[in-house]
Amino acid sequence: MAAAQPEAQPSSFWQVLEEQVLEEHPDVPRDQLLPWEAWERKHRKRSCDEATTSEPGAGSNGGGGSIAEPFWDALEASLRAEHPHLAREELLPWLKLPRQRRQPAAAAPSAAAPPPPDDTDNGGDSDYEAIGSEEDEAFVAGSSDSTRAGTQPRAAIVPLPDTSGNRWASRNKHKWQCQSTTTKTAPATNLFLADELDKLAAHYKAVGNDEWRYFAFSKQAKKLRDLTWEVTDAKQLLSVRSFGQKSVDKIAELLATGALRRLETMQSTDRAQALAELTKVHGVGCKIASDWYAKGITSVEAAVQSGLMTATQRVGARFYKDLQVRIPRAEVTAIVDAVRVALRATLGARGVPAHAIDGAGDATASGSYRRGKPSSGDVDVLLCRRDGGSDEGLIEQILEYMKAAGVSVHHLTHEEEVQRGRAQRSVRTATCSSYRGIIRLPGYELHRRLDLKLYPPEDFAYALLYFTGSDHFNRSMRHYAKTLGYSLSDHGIVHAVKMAGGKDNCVRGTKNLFEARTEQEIFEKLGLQYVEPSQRNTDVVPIGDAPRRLQ
DNA sequence: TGGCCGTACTG
DNA sequence: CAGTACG
DNA sequence: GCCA
Repeated sequence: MAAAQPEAQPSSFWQVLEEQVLEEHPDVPRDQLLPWEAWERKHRKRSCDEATTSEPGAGSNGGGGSIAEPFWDALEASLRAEHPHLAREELLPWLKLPRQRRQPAAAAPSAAAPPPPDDTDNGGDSDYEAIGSEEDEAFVAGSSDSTRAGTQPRAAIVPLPDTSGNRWASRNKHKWQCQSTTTKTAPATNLFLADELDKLAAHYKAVGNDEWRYFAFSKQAKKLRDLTWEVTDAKQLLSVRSFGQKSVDKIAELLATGALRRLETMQSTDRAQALAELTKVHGVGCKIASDWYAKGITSVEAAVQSGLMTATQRVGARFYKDLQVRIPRAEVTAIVDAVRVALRATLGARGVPAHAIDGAGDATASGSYRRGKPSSGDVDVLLCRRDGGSDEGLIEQILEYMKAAGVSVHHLTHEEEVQRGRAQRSVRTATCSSYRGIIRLPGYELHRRLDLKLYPPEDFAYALLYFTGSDHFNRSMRHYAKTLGYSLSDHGIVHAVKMAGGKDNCVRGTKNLFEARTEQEIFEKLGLQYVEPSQRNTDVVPIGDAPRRLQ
């Protein structure tokens, strides 16, 4: 890229990154490897390279023709069931792609795929179109009528692949804050204040040295966003938990002058700016960022060129721009559904008969999505196998399946090598696995963070509670449990004894004291009022006298 | 004044 | 182990 | 940073 420009650095960030990446993955099509090419075109000004190195790109990406078709069909059905009102193109953005797979396998690769007539963006951005050629007509015509007519999704539709995997979701839809389309809008003043406090928090987090200020400010910011009344006088906040005099003073300044002098000066230093940028890369925290800064590294570009990055960090760097963008709720739905469909297919491939697949496992949307947020920072899917079958390799298989169907997948955890070494030494990992990665569904512009967590059924309620969050809510609830002498985690409730001194001053039991079937039961056991997911942005509230013991 | 969540993965 | 990340 |  940037070939022609005389001013272009001989080795720009992206060039270096590109080299590293190409070297690391010689077998992956270029477009999949270099998503920023499209991103840059869209978000920066004119692209300097018009002559898209017309890629051969064709073929390569392993077959998958046979499984791709049912996958997308099922995904479409699943999405249609959840969004009956959406226009088809909106529901299935990948239909807009110039070419599709679903080739009858034998279909000739029909030579040089014509460069997508695509106007501007999204150009060669798909690893998907490379798979096949021709017959997107077949695809479109096959599963329904013409996309073109748009709007009318055609009467009969969807055999319905049954989304009951997501039991909770279906049952509680009406309770979701944003299923009612009307998103509660907080007073603008509060949002402004929250943003400023978040900046303060972000600063302390990036610079390090004071995680507790970070904790305090981010907690306050969250509370401000959730406040139902407008802050007109900073003193009002003195009566709100976790706001103290210092913060009230800051907020008073913000209300009066619209800015925080102290924040501005803190942010303006070179070091602060460098750390702020570096820590945006997944896998780079304040320590490593400080480390790099001490070595003279002040940008992601420099970090990449330094060769100091770990494998995970390199993946993070490749996509860190995409990952700054929040994910609209509808896209989260699509990704969760894709995972669910892949899970079902995987179970089927493992011998679970079709009629039993519903009960054999489920994929539940969690995180901010379950809390009803209109957009999310990432996608959290809680997986559970309930038929007693083995969990081993389930996550990997699901991802392989999606990959084969044309989804672009990049691992932050579970890199092949690491996987092996890991398998032998940890017993626990066999039954509880935690995956982090980056994926992009074909037709979507940006790559998104995907978190998968797999638990045995007996952990499900605790896991769901944990995975739904929010972070501050969890910490609050766990803190509260601790005051009762318990330790609450995503696996259960155990005894916790606080010892004097030292930092690791807490001794935990190992036996789960209470097998909860639902979240409600957990709240109840702890003497807490049940809180709907959409309300889990603030602290927990004990009701009456807290129980002394679990029975 | 000292505590501020509990866990999983990486290297 | 420290570091980073997850909610 | 806030709080017990």
